[in-house]
Amino acid sequence: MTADPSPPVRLPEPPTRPTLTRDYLAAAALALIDAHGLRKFSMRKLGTAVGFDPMAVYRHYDDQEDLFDGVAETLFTEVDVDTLPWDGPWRQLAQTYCLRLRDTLLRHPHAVPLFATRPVRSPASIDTGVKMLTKLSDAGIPPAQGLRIFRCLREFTVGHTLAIAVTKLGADRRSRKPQPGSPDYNLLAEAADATTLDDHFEMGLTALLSGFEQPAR
Amino acid sequence: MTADPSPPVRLPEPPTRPTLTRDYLAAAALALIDAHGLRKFSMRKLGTAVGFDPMAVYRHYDDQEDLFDGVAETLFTEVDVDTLPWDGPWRQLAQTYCLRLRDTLLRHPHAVPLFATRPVRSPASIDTGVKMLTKLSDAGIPPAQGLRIFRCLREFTVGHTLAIAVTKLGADRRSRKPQPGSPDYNLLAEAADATTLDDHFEMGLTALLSGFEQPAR
DNA sequence: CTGCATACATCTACGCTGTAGACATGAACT
DNA sequence: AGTTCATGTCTACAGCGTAGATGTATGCAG
Repeated sequence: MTADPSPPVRLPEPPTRPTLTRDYLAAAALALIDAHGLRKFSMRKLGTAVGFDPMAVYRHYDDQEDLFDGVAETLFTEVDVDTLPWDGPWRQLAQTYCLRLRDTLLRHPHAVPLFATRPVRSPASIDTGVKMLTKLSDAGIPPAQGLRIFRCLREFTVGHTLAIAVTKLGADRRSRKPQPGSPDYNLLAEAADATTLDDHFEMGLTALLSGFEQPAR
Repeated sequence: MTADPSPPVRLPEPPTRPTLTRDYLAAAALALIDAHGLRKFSMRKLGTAVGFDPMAVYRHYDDQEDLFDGVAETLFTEVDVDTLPWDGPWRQLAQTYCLRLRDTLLRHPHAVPLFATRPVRSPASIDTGVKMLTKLSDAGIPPAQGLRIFRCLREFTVGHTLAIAVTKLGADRRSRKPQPGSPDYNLLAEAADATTLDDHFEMGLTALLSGFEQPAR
């Protein structure tokens, strides 16, 4: 019985399994977090979800912290800072950046606590910072002051987005607002009925930006 | 296997020996989180640390979320809003509140992510909101607008505090800043050397407060 | 005083987690 | 051809959150 010289039989679905990547794993982790929430995420579920061994992730990320850093980078990439209005006035650039960051994060509400609790120090993020400071520098704002402005804007934006995300996600667990006429219907409840959760964001952004141009008082 | 030497944790004195309280458990949980970090905290360790059965906590809190809500309330109580300058001008009241909140939270850096990710809806917190809106109302600011201002201030303060806390806690894990003269010493690094981590906070607060008094533009 | 309900503490059990380390496999390079 | 290395697999371990059954003391009804 000699070996048949004919070419190998072509199987219906050759198990051509591409190799895992850090980027792909981070994107898949983000998808899992979006779908089931941060608390239900686990390293093993990620490995299984991408069709590999539960422990396969550890070949590409040291530990969960490391992976989450990667997820935060993925989120920052999604902001797509390259398409911001870099040629316009710096105030509009800064405002557009904040709005873009907010919109991007709110598309992934379950991941906002993750993003908010790790300072992204990826090359892309650093590069954005440098470009932003250069822009402000051209407008006559020294780098140190520009960095302070940038930090204020980012902290307000992230703080706002975090508040929105956790409020919306925990809405069922929380007690509903008191109805008009009930003894608990106080000034706060009245005001809450007259606002949406987020209609103060652009107001705050504008206040910050114009406040920076005032002489300190 | 790095057995941490675990410096002695000073726990608050129990109210009475025999029985456990929600408040005492929340305070003890906060002490444990302060001492060893949020990631190392567990329900069982809390029960053991207060000298009871590992599972004893579940007699007083439904689950970990419930307990963490209690810890957030404990933190808010520590802000001690009753001693704020309620009789002064509203801008100073608001500013003092934000500074007080920041200082309180920064005394518990490990617990800041916990606080930032759950909207405190305790009676004390609601009462503070009502009093604040009443104050603004007396100054001619309608409740809805007052709530928007209040939300901006709180989100900025919490966002700022969160950024400070996670930056300081993760400082060892992160790469050090590039030295002057190195090819990586860009505008951002230069600006970072010319600022502290938090010297923009009062600036941002002032910008927000004065920005609110400007006509929108 | 007895009897009992109730609140609290304890104990056991289950499935899951993060992580460490040994093992397998296949490609790439010497 | 042999070796190294990257990648995927597998097993093991201590610990986790939570559910539920079981003790135990305390205060009230009779």
